Amino acid sequence: MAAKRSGARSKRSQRVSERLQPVQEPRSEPPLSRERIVATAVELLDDRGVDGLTMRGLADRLGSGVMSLYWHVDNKEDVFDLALDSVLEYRGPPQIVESQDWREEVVHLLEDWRASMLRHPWSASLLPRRALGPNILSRLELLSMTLSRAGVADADLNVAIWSLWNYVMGATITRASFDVSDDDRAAAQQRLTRLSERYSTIERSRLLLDNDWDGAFRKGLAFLLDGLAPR
Amino acid sequence: MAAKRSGARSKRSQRVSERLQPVQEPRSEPPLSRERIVATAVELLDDRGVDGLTMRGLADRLGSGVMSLYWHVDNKEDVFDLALDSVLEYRGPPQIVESQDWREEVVHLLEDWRASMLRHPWSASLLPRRALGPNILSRLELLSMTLSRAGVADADLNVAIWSLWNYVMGATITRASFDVSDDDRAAAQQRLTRLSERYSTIERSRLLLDNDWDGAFRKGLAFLLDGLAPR
DNA sequence: GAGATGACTCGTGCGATGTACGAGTCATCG
DNA sequence: CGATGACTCGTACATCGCACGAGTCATCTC
Repeated sequence: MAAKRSGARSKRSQRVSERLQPVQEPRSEPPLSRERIVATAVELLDDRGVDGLTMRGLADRLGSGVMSLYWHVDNKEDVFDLALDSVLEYRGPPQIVESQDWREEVVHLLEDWRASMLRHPWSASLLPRRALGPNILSRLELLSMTLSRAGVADADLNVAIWSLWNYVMGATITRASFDVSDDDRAAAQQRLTRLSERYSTIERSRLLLDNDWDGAFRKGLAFLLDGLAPR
Repeated sequence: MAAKRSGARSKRSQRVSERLQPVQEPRSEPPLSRERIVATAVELLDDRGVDGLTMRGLADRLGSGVMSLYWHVDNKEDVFDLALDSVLEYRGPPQIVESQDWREEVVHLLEDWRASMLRHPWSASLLPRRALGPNILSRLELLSMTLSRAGVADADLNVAIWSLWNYVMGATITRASFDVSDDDRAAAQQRLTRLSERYSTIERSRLLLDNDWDGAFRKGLAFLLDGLAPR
């Protein structure tokens, strides 16, 4: 019987190149592959959100049977893990100016991180409960190196990294979830107004209506960096 | 036919007090109520996590039929919303010393927030996608007032609040998810070691093994507060 | 060639889930 | 006494993840 790939992911042999030209029914879909599955899962997640991803729906969109997916993928959780990491690849800072000051590099890395997740809002709610894939680790490594080269003491390095991570995660997750429910936010602010004696301060500052997310993110990040490495 | 409560939650009439003593079968459970449902949902979430909460399981634990729940509650999402907010009530700072300096008040509020969520780890992964209940809003109001009284300019208030929110949410969510998967974390660090040429910096600082979550939270928060309101 | 191997696909079927529907119970009121 | 309305609950259904095992086909071994 088929030996079904074990926990350690063994890629299928790349005999694809040696395949004869697919004379049979050239209109049929290309063969399944982990990459194609992941890419399609990302599409589907973008279209329909976390709850919209079902193995049946994924198979439909791939033109395959449901159970074929399980050859390439362990289970549905695996699909989430792979989709998440695939969306978080980092291409590095713009190379126009090579060695800028470290603050700009950190800001770029983190703003890009946030942007990548907001491009796929499901990723924000997914990241917290999932494993750290290679792309995520690469980003952490790069961040770590930059901070270290910037002179952050080794003893403070972990605190600094986690602080930035926390800030970015919180900001992104919050933004992504509020973005989905713009109406809810207005409704919430209205509820506030109705109860204005209990929530007068946040009602007055229109906390829930403030729409300058990008600006707030940048400003808050600047504050945090000021605290981490006073200029 | 029963008029099933509409969107606006109409509480059941509190005719409970006028009930005759429940002579019939004193061993049966007390009657269903929204409060009892929510409390039991919290128990069940604590025991079995987010995926462990099912309407059937909830009904079982309450000794009721499944569909009876739907009289008191709109749907499963509603249960999550209510459980989440019920867990985030804030009792205020220790009143031993009434008017401390504002930093201490803020730190206490936020550390308590984090602690409340970590006591119920499911709440961390739930908060991002759910509505803001009254308890959550109260906390925001109090935070806002404290910062305002501390002299934070109105123009910076929203940024300050969201920065702190982001930090706390990120820290708590991260902590809660890593806590669940302590082994995974060790495994991840081992993977790092195996690939140490690619991830040398975070491997060296043992980023994924650092266990002083509380200390890191406090230190990072101090950094952020330094940035927000330099002393 | 013949047969074995193993990569890959897929149909069927099971158990679990959220909840719509409508029928049931019972205290209260006019 | 009959009506009302608050509340309970059994049945039923569509949908889900996935276990199982049978099927296809290219390649390898002798």
